[in-house]
Amino acid sequence: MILIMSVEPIRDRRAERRESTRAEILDAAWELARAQGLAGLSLRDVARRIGMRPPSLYWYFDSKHAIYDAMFAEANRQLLARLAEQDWPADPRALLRLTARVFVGFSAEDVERYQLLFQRTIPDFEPSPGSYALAVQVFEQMRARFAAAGLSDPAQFDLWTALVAGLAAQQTSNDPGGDRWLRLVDEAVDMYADRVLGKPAPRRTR
Amino acid sequence: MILIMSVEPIRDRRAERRESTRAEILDAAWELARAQGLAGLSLRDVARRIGMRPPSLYWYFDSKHAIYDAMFAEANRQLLARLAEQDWPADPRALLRLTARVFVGFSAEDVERYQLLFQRTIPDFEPSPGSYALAVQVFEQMRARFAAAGLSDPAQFDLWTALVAGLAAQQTSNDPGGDRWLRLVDEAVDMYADRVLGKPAPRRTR
DNA sequence: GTCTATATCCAGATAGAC
DNA sequence: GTCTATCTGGATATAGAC
Repeated sequence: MILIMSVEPIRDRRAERRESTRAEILDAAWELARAQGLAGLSLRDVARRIGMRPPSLYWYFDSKHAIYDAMFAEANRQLLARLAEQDWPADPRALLRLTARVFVGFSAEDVERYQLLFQRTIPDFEPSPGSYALAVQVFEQMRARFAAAGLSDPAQFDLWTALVAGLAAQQTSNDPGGDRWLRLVDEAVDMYADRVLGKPAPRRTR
Repeated sequence: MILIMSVEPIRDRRAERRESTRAEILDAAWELARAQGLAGLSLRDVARRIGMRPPSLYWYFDSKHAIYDAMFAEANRQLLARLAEQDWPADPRALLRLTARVFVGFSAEDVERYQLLFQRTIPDFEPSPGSYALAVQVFEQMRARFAAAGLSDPAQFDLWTALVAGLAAQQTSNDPGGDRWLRLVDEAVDMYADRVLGKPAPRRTR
């Protein structure tokens, strides 16, 4: 006699399919946001792009804001991944340089992602606690790394965020696709490092 | 016999009234933009606030974009006025300090005005040539003053705009109404000045 | 100048059949 | 899961009376 020990399959194919469709919806949303602006996103267009009717989206997301929220979370995860794949140096000045390059580069890569992450441009949208926690994670990670490098003064950190935010903002809004401010990242970092770390001793040739 | 020499009155009362109503509309638009965001502005609400019906606005402005355009022009004129009323010092470092204070202060005063001037947040809105010319005027005025102070390297100027833009952006979006980044303006200026002007000689007591 | 009435279109969201 | 049909409400803009 055969005993049916367990009816539960190992993989939940239904959940997998659902996740994959959710991902498809988000991809379509990103493409449309890039084409017509974040705020110009409409469920009609998202649905059409993936061959669905608008109401069907509601089986995957509770509302339009829920889609924005998922995009916000995704963008933060991408940034966390980008940070994780770096080989972080211990030297403070090198740390600053890499940090600035990563942030400004990440921002310049995708203007809409940058806007969603760092600017408050969508009326009435606020990230859910779960998504916001990811943003906090980015911030805290950076602050911890700074502290480990001896940079723990909050005002110094604020000055740093202003500098990096300014480079990113100018690059994305005044020269999208170009490198007019990207080119200035290293100089900006030196300027900042000279102030908060002190000027480096002139390099000796041995 | 009395000769009627001229029928034209000196003042054009009709045009004056029209101008004053236009100003009333713009004031209402600003108030609403501050209350519900620039992009959330609606003609319904503007009309209601001044006791009109929406279609009546079209006697004063051709379209909603025309209202945004007038707001954009007005904001630029306010900034030009602010710049004009300053007592500009010849000393480069003092010039930088005053410039940064004026720009960051002006931005922090009114977040929506700042967004309209410096960020591209309204879908499909582009200023008319006439309004844009005012923005160019601001930019050129600053550049000329910088050049007069011996700062004419374009890359240096770009670094400057990034620094000021970053302070304004962080202040308006992360601490609206506060002074967390406003407080850092002078230090940021010193940092920049030390780099592009060279460190000042230590002050001697006479 | 300001109104009423209306055109046109779009949005997000829900009910309920299949 | 996806659909059709529909609700509800919003928007900008125009026509034409007064």
